[in-house]
Amino acid sequence: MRRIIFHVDVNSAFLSWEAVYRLRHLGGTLDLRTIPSAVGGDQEKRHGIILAKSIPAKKYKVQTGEPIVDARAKCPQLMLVPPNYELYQRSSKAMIRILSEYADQIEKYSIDEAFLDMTGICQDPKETAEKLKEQIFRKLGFTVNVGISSNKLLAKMASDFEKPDRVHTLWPEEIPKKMWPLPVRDLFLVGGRSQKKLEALGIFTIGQLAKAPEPVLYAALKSHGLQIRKYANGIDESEVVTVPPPNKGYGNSLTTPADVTDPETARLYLLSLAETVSARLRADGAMVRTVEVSLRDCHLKNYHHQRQLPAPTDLTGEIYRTACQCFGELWNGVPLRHLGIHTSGVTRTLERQLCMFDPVDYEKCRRAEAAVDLLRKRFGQDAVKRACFVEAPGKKGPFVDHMGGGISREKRRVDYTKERIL
DNA sequence: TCTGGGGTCCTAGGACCC
DNA sequence: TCTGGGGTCCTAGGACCC
Repeated sequence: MRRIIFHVDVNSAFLSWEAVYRLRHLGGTLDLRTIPSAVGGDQEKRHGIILAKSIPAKKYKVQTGEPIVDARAKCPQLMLVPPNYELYQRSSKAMIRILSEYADQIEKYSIDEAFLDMTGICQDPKETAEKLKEQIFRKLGFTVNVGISSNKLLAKMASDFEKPDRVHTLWPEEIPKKMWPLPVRDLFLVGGRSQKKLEALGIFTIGQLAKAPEPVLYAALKSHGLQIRKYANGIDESEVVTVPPPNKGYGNSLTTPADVTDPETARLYLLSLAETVSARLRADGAMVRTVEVSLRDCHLKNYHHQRQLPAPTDLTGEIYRTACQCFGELWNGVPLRHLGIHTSGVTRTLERQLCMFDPVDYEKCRRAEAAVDLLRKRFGQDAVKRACFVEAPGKKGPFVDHMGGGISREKRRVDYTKERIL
């Protein structure tokens, strides 16, 4: 039996959500979607890239991910608004709730995309998709595209056709007419690098890729070449996965407001990142065996270095110390603009093998960190801070947020009645 | 005061083992 | 004195996604 898969994609998600919020909750009259506008990071914090743009801004060739200065050069009247990730999470959840009325099998693919397996529960897919799309607009105020096909790949390709507020089908028999004429870059998993390699082979359209000899693609792109050739032929057997697979790694990173030139400040940032990463590990009941430090220097060159632990851990201290070792072996002294800690080699057995090299009483540390986690859960993230992060009068900077990385948290007001020093 | 932050998967070379 | 052939693990780097 032919499956029926929907892919639902919010049009200019972050920007649409901002637009709706301003109209419905702030009483604004200007609809950001109707003018050249974008959601962008804070340039002063060196987060100055475009996160989402309106359709009018797109006409000026403003691109997601590009520096705000470049976008402004193309479109001087571009209206910029700062991101509000909590709003996006709420908007996303509200949409998923509506989607749940249409299907049991829902895969939340990202904050603004979802797959629905409609097989056997929908007589007229186009009509159902129209109804779903209208319901989202009526209740939530933003538009979506819905792609319909018999597998996830084709449904996703279909939702990318003409925007906004449209339903498209891309059934297998429609592939030659609707998909093959498109530039090869439009195919899922064909990025800039693959595009270049393919064009060097004389492959410019998805149709040409579909018919290219496999050995030629393998020679140029290895297994990835065979994968995208399958996609070009509309082949994808993957299921709609309702339960998200467990993380294979946990990482956090941040761009610093100013270049870091001394190891003490760098280590303060590493400690704040170790706090964030290890808190996430403990919250998920995960332990890791590999710790990696990544750096981006002021010339935008990236480096990383990793190290194995003798036993899996979820302790802030162990992750921090390992990160410091990596950092010491990696950093060449060039000023840094970005630091990250990434962990992998995840195990989810909560029992830890006692290790003869354990530098500290593991169980004692565990209990201390569990207590801190509990306090932070109950009284807020800032209820407990290490002394080195506390901004005391007369203390010299730089002041580093004690939980580093993640999507930018609202800068909280410091409430000293709740502060505790660890 | 130009370029975020969170992920996944693949490849290749070297070390090491039998 | 021509130096196999599997296998796994570790590390660095690359590519792609939202």
